[in-house]
Amino acid sequence: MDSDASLVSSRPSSPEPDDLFLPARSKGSGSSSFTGGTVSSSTPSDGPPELSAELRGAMGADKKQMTEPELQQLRLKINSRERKRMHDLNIAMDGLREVMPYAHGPSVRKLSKIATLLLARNYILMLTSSLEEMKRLNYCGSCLSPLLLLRVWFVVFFFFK
DNA sequence: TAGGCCATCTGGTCCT
DNA sequence: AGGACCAGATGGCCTA
Repeated sequence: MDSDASLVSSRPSSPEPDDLFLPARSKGSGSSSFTGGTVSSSTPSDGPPELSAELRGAMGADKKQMTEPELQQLRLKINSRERKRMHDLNIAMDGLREVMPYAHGPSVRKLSKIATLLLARNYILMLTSSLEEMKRLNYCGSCLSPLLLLRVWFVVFFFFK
């Protein structure tokens, strides 16, 4: 199990893709399928599978035909990069969830990505308008907290309504 | 069981 | 040239 992935992923039961991918791909490229996890017959068209630009580039760079294992290795490398990118994105999303005004805790269901983004937007808008109102009315610092708290609850209430 | 959410793979495109 | 980013496809898990 990839410890990094298990830290970030909300799906600990997700299959370890490379372990599954290797045997599946070795059967051939067009209509491969995983035994227990994600699948990859994802060519958008129905035509024969085509090489990605990166794969084609790699083949052209060496001015030789890449062997099947070499292509497989390259594919795994590209997949791994993409996985890491998505994991980083999820880490950032978790960071955003942490600063959002909603109930956190083990018994509370995690906000979905779309809900996190929408709530973040509302939160920012609310803070911005509060700040502007404060400037306009010359509020003192001690007045700020109760007002903000009220507005936060207001936004959260209507978001989850 | 349908629908929502998610992880992963993949090919295409853009950027450095 | 290689990596980052993006979107489509696919299948698994979970909940109402």
